[in-house]
Amino acid sequence: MNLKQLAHMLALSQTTVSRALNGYPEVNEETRRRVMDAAKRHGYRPNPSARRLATGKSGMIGYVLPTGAAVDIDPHFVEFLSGLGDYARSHELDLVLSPADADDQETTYRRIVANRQVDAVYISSPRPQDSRVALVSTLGIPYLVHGRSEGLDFDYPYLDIDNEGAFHEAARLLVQLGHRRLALINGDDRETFAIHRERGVRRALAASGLTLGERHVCSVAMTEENGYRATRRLLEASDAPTAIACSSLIMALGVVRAVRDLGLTIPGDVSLIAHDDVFPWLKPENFSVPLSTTRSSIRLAGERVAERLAARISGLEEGARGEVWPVDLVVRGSVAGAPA
Amino acid sequence: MNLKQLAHMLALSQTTVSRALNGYPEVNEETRRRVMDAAKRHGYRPNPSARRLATGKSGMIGYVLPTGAAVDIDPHFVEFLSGLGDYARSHELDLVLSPADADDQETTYRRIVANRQVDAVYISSPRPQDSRVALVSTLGIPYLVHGRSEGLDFDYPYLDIDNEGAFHEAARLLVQLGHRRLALINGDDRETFAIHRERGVRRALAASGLTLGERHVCSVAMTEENGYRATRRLLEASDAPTAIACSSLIMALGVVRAVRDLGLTIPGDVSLIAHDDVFPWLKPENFSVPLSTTRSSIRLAGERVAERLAARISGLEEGARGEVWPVDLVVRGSVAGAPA
DNA sequence: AGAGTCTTCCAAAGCGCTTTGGCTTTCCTG
DNA sequence: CAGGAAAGCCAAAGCGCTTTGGAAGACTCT
Repeated sequence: MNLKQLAHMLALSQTTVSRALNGYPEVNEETRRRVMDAAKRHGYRPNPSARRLATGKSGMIGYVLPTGAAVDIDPHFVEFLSGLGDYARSHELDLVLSPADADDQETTYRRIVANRQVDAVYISSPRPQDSRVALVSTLGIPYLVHGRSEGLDFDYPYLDIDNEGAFHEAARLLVQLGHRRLALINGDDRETFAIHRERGVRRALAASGLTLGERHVCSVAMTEENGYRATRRLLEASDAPTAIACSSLIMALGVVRAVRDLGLTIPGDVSLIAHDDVFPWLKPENFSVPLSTTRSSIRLAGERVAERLAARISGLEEGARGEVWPVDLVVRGSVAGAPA
Repeated sequence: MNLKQLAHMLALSQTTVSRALNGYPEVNEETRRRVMDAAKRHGYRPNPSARRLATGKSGMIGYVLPTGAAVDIDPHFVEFLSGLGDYARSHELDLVLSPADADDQETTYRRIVANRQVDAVYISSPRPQDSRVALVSTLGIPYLVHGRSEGLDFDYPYLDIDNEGAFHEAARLLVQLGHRRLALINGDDRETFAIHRERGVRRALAASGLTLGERHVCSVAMTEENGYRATRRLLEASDAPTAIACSSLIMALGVVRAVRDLGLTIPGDVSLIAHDDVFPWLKPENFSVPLSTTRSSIRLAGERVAERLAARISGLEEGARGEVWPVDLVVRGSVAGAPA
């Protein structure tokens, strides 16, 4: 059932039917009702390919997925996706993932916008002076950055959490508990979130005249194994920290294992706070010692990103609005006063 | 730069240019070279919307993503996606995720094939008599099932791992080590993979005249917390098992924690084998006691699914070919002889 | 009553590609 | 050299929608 047939059976022109369906004003309300009705009754659905060719709108939002044998997709992605999908579903939006060589995403971005394959894109895991956001902004397609870049000479729309504030609060608490030597087990420090977190820790320490030792901050891919290794290295050194801030729950698993392997305890010998993106399958309160966390639901972020993208597509949102969500500091058993 | 312009500047018809580009035979090789050359030089890329409208082919593969506030996307998905994306990239395929109400995916399937939005779809986490595979097969779009259904009155193409064999081997090993009371901590037993695994365990036990006690098999969402709870329940009972087979590494985390909480040890008091889908961020060899696993890379499966879908799209693969991958049993420190 | 203004609808021109059907031209074959 | 086949190219008709530029009729106003 296509427009032509529908129009014919209503004894109307395609023009009128199309306009009736798309809510244009120049059609009699009575006629519109008739059209709407017939459309519903016959299950008419405009062919998206045709509509896209005519309008250039696709009803999809795009994401360039960095791939490659050596590239691991962040497990957080799936939670983010849950939220995004949840919103997208209720608005009949689809998400298209365009796999790209991790080292050459530009080609893919150019392709998907040149081809008008998607109405909007979002960018995740941005870095300072991220070339993708510069690119996309010149390409002139609605977009949203999940996270923040830095050092760009223009403003851009984003949704981020207050990573600096979160880790500032975490570190401040640890300092107040008497800790003098903190360590930070961070994610890839080429990404802005990691930079912000480190900044937060440093600021908190500085406020008490402390510093984050060169060897007390490490930046690694967020795996259990790396959490373990980093912790071993930290705790086996002569100036071992008495408290650790950690950028992910998965790494925290490794931290806990390392601490145990060394015959130490949490929080007796070392306090631990980790960032929790809120996974359904791994909860900080269920760690052997309930884990203190900085908590922010990445799933909700996904929903919000979808919502704002939809708003931008329909022109309801414009300009370079930045949105920063506060992060909860949830204190559980894994922190205590510094050991004597 | 569109076809018309290109044709005009080559002083050829659109027909010929189109044919030259798409490798049709009825065009002079010399002409084809000229066309190809000009196309490359001017960076001509056919507009996919137009092509799609004309051919009905979209160059995308689809996946219906069950969503909802209560629905959690499986974290395995992201690894599968890595593989799929890796292959898709090298073949210029995009992946479109169509979010759907988890309880009504049919509508969405119908929509994406009626709209010709995708050239093929894959179905994951199939259940016995899965209505989705019946639906998709009648809809007449190329598809592939990742996993297997059961009790369908027709054949279908799939890629699965030998879940039954894997858990059969795992259980057989445990039995050989003297264990008489095994337990299985399984995933959702409405899904075929879980059924197969249970079947494998039962078959191994039966071969030695043993059975899997009613209370020794549990079927839960695969979270750390559920692994923990199940293990506590199992081990605190009077007929506590001396060996546990577990359907996921994430649940195994909970198993390990529960065992430890109870003051027991692995493998002294209880042996443990878990299934490992191979995550980059959580490795069985790094468990406090290195974990024995049945191992199969879900990432490779993703690649293969993409490969076969591409083959089916281009007509290179046909019919209901099933493909079952063997699963490695990797023995590490978490298994030992049954306690006296 | 005539001019101007809405209102409501329509025919037809795209959007950029593929593909059908046909038209020349060249090349054999007997 | 006539007749037929094959090669190489083209014009034009879709694919199914949106949108432009009217046009016809109804209504208001002077």
